[in-house]
Amino acid sequence: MPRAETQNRLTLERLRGDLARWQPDIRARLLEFRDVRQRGDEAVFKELCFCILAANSSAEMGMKTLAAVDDLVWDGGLAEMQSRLSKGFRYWRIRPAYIVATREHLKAACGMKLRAWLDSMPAGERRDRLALDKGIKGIGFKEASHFLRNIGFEGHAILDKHILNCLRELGVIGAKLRPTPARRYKLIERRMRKFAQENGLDMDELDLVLWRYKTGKILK
DNA sequence: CCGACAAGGTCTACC
DNA sequence: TGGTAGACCTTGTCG
Repeated sequence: MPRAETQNRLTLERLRGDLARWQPDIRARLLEFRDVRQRGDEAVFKELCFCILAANSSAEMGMKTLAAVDDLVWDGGLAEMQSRLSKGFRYWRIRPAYIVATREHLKAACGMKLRAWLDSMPAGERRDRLALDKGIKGIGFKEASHFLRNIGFEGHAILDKHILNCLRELGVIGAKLRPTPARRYKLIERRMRKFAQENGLDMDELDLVLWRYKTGKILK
């Protein structure tokens, strides 16, 4: 998987080309994300659960794991979730506990009226509030951004390993800069946003292009 | 191919 | 108060 840097190094030029070529797909995907909210609070909560499960795993694993407990996250029991995940799933003990704790916290906080609750927050504070909320377990800055993007709130950077590597290749950040603690996450995010703005790119489209490199074998 | 071990995002505990 | 080590766990990488 280590690629030949000389041939496949990510450049701005290449990025522009790929973004232009894939823009229809990318925009369609972003529109799909917005649809999640129209499906209701339960759909939104499941998206949050997906992010709890995907942290430090992968989107693929997050989906697979959620599928196994999909009928339980909204009002099912912890023991049942753990039991199902105990064979073959990563973090089978702690992540279901996060889901249940978060669910109870959100019941108290907003009666699970998640959409209204999110809508009531100032757009500029929404991500940070979720990330810093101690009652929302398993969700830090990266997954808070991921969650919001997945339900159609745009403009946040989802700084995972792959995106960070792309940003390093592009020279947006140095090789050693890492997104923890929170202040460094926000620093990197500002750099990415600045990079996008200076080059006329949309943050969310940029994120999806970089993501597609990972899954779509363009950089090989 | 195998075994060792690091990676990865977040939490809690502790300095 | 802020920073960091260790835990969570399996997967991916490396020797």
